[in-house]
Amino acid sequence: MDERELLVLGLLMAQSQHGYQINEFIERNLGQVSDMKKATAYAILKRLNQAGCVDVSVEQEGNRPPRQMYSITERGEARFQELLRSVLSSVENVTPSGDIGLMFIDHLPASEALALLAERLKRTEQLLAVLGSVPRHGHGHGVDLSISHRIALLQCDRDWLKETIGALLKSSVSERRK
Amino acid sequence: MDERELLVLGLLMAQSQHGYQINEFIERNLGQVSDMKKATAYAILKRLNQAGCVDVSVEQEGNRPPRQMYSITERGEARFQELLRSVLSSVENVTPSGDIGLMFIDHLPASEALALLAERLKRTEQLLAVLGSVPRHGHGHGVDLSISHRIALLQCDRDWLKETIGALLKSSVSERRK
DNA sequence: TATAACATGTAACAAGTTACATGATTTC
DNA sequence: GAAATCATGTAACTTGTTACATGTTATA
Repeated sequence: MDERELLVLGLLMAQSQHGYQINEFIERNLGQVSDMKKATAYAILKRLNQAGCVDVSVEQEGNRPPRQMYSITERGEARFQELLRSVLSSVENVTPSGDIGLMFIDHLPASEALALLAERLKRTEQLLAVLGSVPRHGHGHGVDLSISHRIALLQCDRDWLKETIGALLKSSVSERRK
Repeated sequence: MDERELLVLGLLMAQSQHGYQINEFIERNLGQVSDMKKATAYAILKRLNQAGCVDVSVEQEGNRPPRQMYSITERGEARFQELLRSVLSSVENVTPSGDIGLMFIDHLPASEALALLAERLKRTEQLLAVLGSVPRHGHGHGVDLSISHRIALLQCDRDWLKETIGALLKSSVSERRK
């Protein structure tokens, strides 16, 4: 929740925008970073406005649907700083949600467990390929940092999967020898 | 969502239990793996029962509050297998939520950014210490696998943070020299 | 005798998603 | 003239959390 608010505020820190622009940017450029949906963004803008963190002004060109321009206020900037500090220094302390399955892997025959982990490995490598080809800005700031972190984690996943598959393979072979 | 359901079904695969036992086990032994709350577990049990995935039978000893014993049904076992396969083979494709902050780190003075990342590093190392001392079963199965994955990811985080702090330090020094 | 542990659950709320509704303008 | 894009939003639903309500039994 904090992250979505931070994201909206962060985009408004760069420049005043209307809702459509913000959603557009998230969908087009931040698909790898956030999966926030339109309705959520609009709701957050409303909430932020009620809290005095953003100002709204209506603009209209000709007969087009009116655009609500959102600008961050001083209070909003303070909120942005606060969220940013908190998010940057904190660490999530629960297992990534996909990992519950690992606990129960023994309920499957070894061969199938191996096949599923292999599938996961394949998908991880595909994602890595996608992220590797995402355009970077090269100065190691902004979105780049976020992407580089994500890549590092996925590489770790890949290596861990390879190792785990290897270990499982060994133990299933020695099992069969008994 | 699927994960929570999988967790409950998985615990019932081991043995029939009543709700209190399940919650107890999650709180006591799986605190590092899941943060599911009591009300959620009870709600999931209800849902699973309505879907025909678990059977309920009421037991009463003396005057104590009655216990609802939950047992997994055949349909429930099928559901368990289905969820397990899907969860094991899939990969989340969005950045971990804490990472949005990285995108905006340039909005802070370099010195503060460094301090916040250092704090994050410290907390990561603390968590690693905790996880390292969690009791293991040693056979590389069950919860162990989940914990070992989590440890691998945290180690990756730690290394990435160290590297990133180093890089930021360098660039902030060269910045000052200009 | 107080309080911790046992045992179950509900009600109110918060956050987010899906799907829908509306209407103008541009492009094919 | 149909479809895509621009632009905004709401209503219903799902999931999950917090906080509360209830009552028993063992323990300090």
